[in-house]
Amino acid sequence: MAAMTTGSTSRADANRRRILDVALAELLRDPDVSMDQIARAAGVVRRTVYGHFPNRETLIGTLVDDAVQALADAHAVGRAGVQDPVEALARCVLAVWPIADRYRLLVALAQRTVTMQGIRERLTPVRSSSVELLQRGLDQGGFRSALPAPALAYVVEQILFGLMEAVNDGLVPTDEAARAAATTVLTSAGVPASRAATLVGRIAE
Amino acid sequence: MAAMTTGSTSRADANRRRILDVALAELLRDPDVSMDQIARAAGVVRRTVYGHFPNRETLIGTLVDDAVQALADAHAVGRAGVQDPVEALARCVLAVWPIADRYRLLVALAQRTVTMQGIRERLTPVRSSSVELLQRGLDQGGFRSALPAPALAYVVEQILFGLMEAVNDGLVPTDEAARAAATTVLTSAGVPASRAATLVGRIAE
DNA sequence: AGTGATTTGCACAATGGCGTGCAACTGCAC
DNA sequence: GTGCAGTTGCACGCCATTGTGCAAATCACT
Repeated sequence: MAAMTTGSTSRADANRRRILDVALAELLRDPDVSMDQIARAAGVVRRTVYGHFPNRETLIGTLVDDAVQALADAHAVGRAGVQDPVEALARCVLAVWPIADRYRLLVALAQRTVTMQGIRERLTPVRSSSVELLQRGLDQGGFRSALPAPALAYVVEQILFGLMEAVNDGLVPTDEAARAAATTVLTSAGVPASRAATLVGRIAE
Repeated sequence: MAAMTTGSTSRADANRRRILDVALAELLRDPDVSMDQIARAAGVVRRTVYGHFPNRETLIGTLVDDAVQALADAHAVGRAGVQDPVEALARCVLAVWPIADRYRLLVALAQRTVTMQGIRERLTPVRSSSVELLQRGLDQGGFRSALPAPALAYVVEQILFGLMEAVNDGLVPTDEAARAAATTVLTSAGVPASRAATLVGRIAE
């Protein structure tokens, strides 16, 4: 157990990765899962988890960091080189969807409090670029809403979360989810339903 | 402390009510607040809380029951005697908004798990009447969406939650929130932004 | 088979929350 | 002021969870 922190061996790496994966899934179900439950679910003993992560906070922190990173990347890729805000938003949603779906635990954790409020802070860069996108669209008439851009950004965020739940509950087929999400988000931002549908259909090859 | 369960005295009633109010607020901030924190916030000792509610579960259960009741009532009132699905949905949102905002803790709790999954069940009556409303609107063309009615209901729900957060964070003025919520929900359901705005403006006196 | 990294299986102290019991206290009403 | 509902303050016992220590077992690789 000496060089457990080194993590260069295949076994250790595999375990570390599995722990992270399982922890993600378990925390998704219940933000309060015990370290023991996580360990067992990963086919490992509690003590081993502590061999890879000094404490619960670090474990979750790693998860959150990974998630935010992936999310920010996808978001950036979606907007890259697209000037029309409407199309940019559509592309963003399509790009972000798979990652957001995977790291859905962010919601559950963000919805909680105090110590976890840091998550909201970490997400602000993503959110603020969303706001900028929406603002531009509202200014030049591509979007239309009763809400100011920042509030609209909240709504967009929540819509995605709502659709994740819907997918979870089998109300929307997985393979259509991303397109449906993009279309719904555009619609919520005041893009006529028919235009939203054709635009998204054209973008999603 | 003998007849503490009777609760006919003014003092006991006042305390019970204050405990419920404070518990709502505290649970809103953190679904995991301790009974002690709730008690202190209510200006009372922990032991006294147990005088009114046998255990934490009962306390929360009371809160949830009250919330669901109020929500269902408001929802029913909103739809009462309105045949046009679009207008009915708008009225529903306007009617439900204040109650939903007050009992926002439902979100946090519902988002959590296992023991609390009962909440989603208790909410199904409300949700299913929403679904029926949306379905009717989709059928007769008032609504338009890439989603089936049940999924759209999830989205509507989440939009409301998102707006509550936005209000919380000062992004939307409280007095405009209800109208903005109604307009946004209609827009998300594919009602043209201009029509949604005028309709809601006409309904909200 | 040997070596070093990794995992396991205990045992441990510490924390913190829950629910309860009981005696003393407070306030209001009569 | 006597009485009684309600409250307080402290006492428990109980349980789950966290993070650590250490020796033995296990694994991968040579």
